[in-house]
Amino acid sequence: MPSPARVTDLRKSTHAIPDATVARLPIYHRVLTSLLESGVESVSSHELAEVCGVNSAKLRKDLSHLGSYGTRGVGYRVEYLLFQIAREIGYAQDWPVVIVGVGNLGNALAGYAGSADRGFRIVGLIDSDSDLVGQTIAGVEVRDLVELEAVIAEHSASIGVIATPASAAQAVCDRLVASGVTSILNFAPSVLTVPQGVDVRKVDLGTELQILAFHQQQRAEGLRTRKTSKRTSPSTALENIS
Amino acid sequence: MPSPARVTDLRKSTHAIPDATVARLPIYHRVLTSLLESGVESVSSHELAEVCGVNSAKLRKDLSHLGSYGTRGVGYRVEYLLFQIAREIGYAQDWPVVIVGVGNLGNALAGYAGSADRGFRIVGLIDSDSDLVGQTIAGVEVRDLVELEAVIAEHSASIGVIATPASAAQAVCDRLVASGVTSILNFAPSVLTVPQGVDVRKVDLGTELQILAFHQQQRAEGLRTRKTSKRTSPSTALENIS
DNA sequence: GAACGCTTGTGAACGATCGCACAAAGTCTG
DNA sequence: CAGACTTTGTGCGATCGTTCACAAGCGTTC
Repeated sequence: MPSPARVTDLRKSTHAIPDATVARLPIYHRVLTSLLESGVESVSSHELAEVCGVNSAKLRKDLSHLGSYGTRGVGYRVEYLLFQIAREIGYAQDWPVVIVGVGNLGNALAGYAGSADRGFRIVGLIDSDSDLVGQTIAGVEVRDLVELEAVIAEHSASIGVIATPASAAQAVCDRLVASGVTSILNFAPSVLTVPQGVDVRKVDLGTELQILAFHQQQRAEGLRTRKTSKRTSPSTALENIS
Repeated sequence: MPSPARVTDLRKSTHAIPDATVARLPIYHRVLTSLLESGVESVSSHELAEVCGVNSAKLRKDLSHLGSYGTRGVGYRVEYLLFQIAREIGYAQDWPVVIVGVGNLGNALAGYAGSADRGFRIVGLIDSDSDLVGQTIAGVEVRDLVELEAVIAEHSASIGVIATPASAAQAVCDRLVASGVTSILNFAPSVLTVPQGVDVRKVDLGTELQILAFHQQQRAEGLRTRKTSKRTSPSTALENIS
């Protein structure tokens, strides 16, 4: 899993929010936003946990890392909790993001992060394809790969997204890092090597599919051996899923 | 993280491969494939771990779950190990996959899983946009949303990908499940509710970016407090990254 | 204002994962 | 063939994450 673990020991001494919790905060944020828009003013941990698809104890422990923002016997004020989570994850900070590689994937990303005001602003779309350079996508003009460093410097971008073919990923990564980018989201199916202090998260579509396929295969095997050998209550084969 | 934990207790009794290991097997597989193509015949756990970006002990423990396929004092035969991993994760099984939602993201996915023979075959592209229906993408004709059930039945697809807007995700999910799909990869930013026995993995681009932004913010705060208060050796601020 | 019901916040048990360190088991050399 | 060297496979402790279960605290009711 792409978890860079601690980023600084310094942070641990002050905040110390577990990585697993950080990974869930955006979900809570989205669900709470939706609740707020629906006019809901207060939620219990059970209700919120239900909608977020997590255990209520886990939810409470997650929130407790931010502070005591709930009221015993009542629940959480939606608006207040939303504000606290937003503050914690740096929402509405308008992080400048540079996307390298404007294929289908880069396009999808540009549309996603560019449209909704999710706290990000696409300040650069970079591609090496001369047919793409000059086009405007999601309100941003695509610039040539040679301008990568200039674009980053111009907007002081510290977050970069790599949506190039795997063959170009490491080279692009190196240039991003050299230009001062310290957080990278990598969609290319390749392992990136970065110096200490740079945070890389990997999203690999192929890997995700293969993990699903693995489980699927396990299930099939389980059913087969179940059928030919043991023979227990047939309905229990798929029941212990948690 | 989207980990559905155990799928069946049955599997645990026979194989028992930890989820964390399963998530890394596709990476090993890809790297080994690349090594094989480069003509490398043998690797040590240290070399392979280096390229895969993991600890060598972790790599060895992962592989030991599959069996004892290495040779002490020598390392692993690339071709043999590759074969064993492929067998374990169901590579070259040609899993039929249905993709719902043919926007930029669905397009990217279709191209990705459709082109390279990664063990998957796109058997259905589904969208509700009448402008898209009838077009051919990655060699597959886009069909209307109403034909979803028919397409799944036709190819006995058990893996479905949701690349629709969040508003449509749950409805599509329900129809997939009702049609017999038991593994779902969800790209929509919404929490899906599924019955027991169905495996859902979530990939959320927004969440990934927000996790990066969080770390970025932590780093900034760390540096700031470091500057104004404590004042230790300035170069150590970003060093403990692991 | 006391008693009751509800929900948070958290200590503690549990479970999974990680990484070290080393014995076991192989190759290679002389 | 013995001894040196290399690398795997794994037992074990440390760490991280999850879940249970309950005391503490808040509102409400009588």
